[in-house]
Amino acid sequence: MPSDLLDNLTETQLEAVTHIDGPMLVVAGAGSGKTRVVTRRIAYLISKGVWPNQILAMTFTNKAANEMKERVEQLVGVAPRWVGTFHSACAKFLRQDLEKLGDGRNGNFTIYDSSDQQSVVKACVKELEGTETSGRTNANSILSRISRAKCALVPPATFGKGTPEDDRVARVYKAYEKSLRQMNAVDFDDLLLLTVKLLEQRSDLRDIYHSRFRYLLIDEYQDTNRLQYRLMRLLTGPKHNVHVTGDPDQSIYSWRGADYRNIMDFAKDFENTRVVRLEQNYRSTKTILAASNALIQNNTKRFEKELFTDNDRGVQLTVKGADNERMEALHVAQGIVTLRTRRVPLSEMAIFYRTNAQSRSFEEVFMRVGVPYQIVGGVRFYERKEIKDILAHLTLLGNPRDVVALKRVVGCRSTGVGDKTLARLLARANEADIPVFDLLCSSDFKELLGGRIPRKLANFAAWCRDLAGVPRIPVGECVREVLGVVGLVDVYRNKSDTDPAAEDRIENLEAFVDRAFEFEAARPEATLADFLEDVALVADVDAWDSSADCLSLMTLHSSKGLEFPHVFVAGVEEGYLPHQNSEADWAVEEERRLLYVGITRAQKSVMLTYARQRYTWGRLEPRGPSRFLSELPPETVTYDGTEDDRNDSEDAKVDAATDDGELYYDYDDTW
DNA sequence: CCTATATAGATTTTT
DNA sequence: TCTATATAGG
Repeated sequence: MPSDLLDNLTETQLEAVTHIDGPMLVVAGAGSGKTRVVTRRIAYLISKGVWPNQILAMTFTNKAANEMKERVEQLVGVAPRWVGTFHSACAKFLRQDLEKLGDGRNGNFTIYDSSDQQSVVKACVKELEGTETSGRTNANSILSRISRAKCALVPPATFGKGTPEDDRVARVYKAYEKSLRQMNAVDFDDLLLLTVKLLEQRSDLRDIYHSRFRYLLIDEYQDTNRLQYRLMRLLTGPKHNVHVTGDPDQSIYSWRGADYRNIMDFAKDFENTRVVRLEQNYRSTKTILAASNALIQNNTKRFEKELFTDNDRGVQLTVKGADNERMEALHVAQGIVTLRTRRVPLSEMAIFYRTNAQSRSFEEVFMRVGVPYQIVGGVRFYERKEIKDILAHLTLLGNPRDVVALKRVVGCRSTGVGDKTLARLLARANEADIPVFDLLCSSDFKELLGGRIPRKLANFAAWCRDLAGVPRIPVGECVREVLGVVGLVDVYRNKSDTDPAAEDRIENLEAFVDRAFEFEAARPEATLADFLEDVALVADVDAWDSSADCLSLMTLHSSKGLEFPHVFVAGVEEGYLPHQNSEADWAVEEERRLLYVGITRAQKSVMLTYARQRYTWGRLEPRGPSRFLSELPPETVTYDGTEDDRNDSEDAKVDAATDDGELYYDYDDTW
């Protein structure tokens, strides 16, 4: 055993690390060394002779999973294979075993993201009601109800009927499910749901999984929903070797069905649960901790606990009001400059906000000033139109039944094929029970389809045959080849006069090809399907580089599990925190937890900013400081210049110059 | 029957 | 500011 495995641990941490068999609950406050405990425990198990692949650790985000993997590898030199998100673990299970469920789907399934789901829902509504859905919100609201039902394990058959709207959702839900089965597609919820179904139906599989995964670990247990809870129960073998960690005060996903009662009830679920509470904070200053403790105590529904720390007192939190979002960004920029004069690297600073849209004003300022930054999340790379287009082609190669992908393939450039033709194709494919793309590629396409075939359709079918002829392996070559066959780059080049983003789109496509080659280099034996899964479930994390010397920007949700010496939380104002859609009491408590999460990310300093006015959709709206600010004890906070923002002048001038890698900024006297 | 253009309408958080 | 839908042209 590596000798340092048990070094520098407190007694409680040691207890959690060296626990081997039976259920364990670790209630881990923010900054209490939870990751350290979990990773050391995995390493400890391995050092005690547990085979790394017998450990299944599930997290919510890829960031958390990757960090866990890396740190275990540092400790024992092996990266356990089964450390990943709930979704990626289930995707791997289903690639292997989905066919055994016998619902018509198999391991080549496509994973649909929300826009794909929308497209399916719209098609279902049209089919059922003969009319288009009105706008995006309609499909969206139906989808969110379907998702809620799935996460609560409610099948279409028992979906609550009553109001006409309920009945309607129930009908769409049913059609939606059927449609996904037909297309050999699953949505995010299905990844978990179908795994649950599979394990419920097949005791033989359950036994196999139990013997394969002798130790189960679940991170951020307070964020599990019923579906994830059910999955946990099914994966837990008879020995109850399940180890969960979490913090009820950091539960911020109730909108996704998370129920922190899961963590409250864990010890009741499993007899003989050992409970360890980690309440010493190693991350933050006394002041930061005092502020966050006071804040979270305003929540009524909560497990009483109070974190303490031996760290220094540190400096007060700074609160700064700005006249608008532009000024807010400039204030933050100034805070960054001040830190830079103390030689603090940019990698030690982060800006958090409630909504992704808020990143814009910061980007504009940092771009102008020349501060390198990276944004975590936001418009995901693979959700961009051009990327979805190229992905659709690749998807179709792997899953010829994927109608959503075919629609994109048809629609992304002039093919001469439209809705009517597509409907005809689909009808025929269903009739003949052939995957629609196979029908198109078939050498006797004309005979199969029958009737008059427009020249354009014949051309398209011939083109499909070319596409299908592209070798699938190796992945990088395949992606480059497909891009060439599709000619998307030329499409955008021709569109450059109408689409101002055309150049970016071409760059993105090139970046996508690069990514495919990188993937191939990292996993030479991987298939196209593996690559697509990676893109659907894990691609974005790789974009965030914790070691890069640049500033990080992300939502408060994304910040969970991370830490930074210096944290800025922007938009601490009514309307954002709490968000205007979360004014209900219970919702406000979650918003408070969100700010709590943000503040407790910080090691040394925190700056909270808000705007008094803000442009929303081009309209100037009055805003005001968040109610949460008044909950911070006065002695922990300095109100910096909130009264005296002389004129907020659009002419605050910021210049940047580089010298020796250091940035210097000059401001005029408005500062 | 398909394609390009204009116009309204939309943003919470994530796998 | 950006995207999806309505509409008219080809």
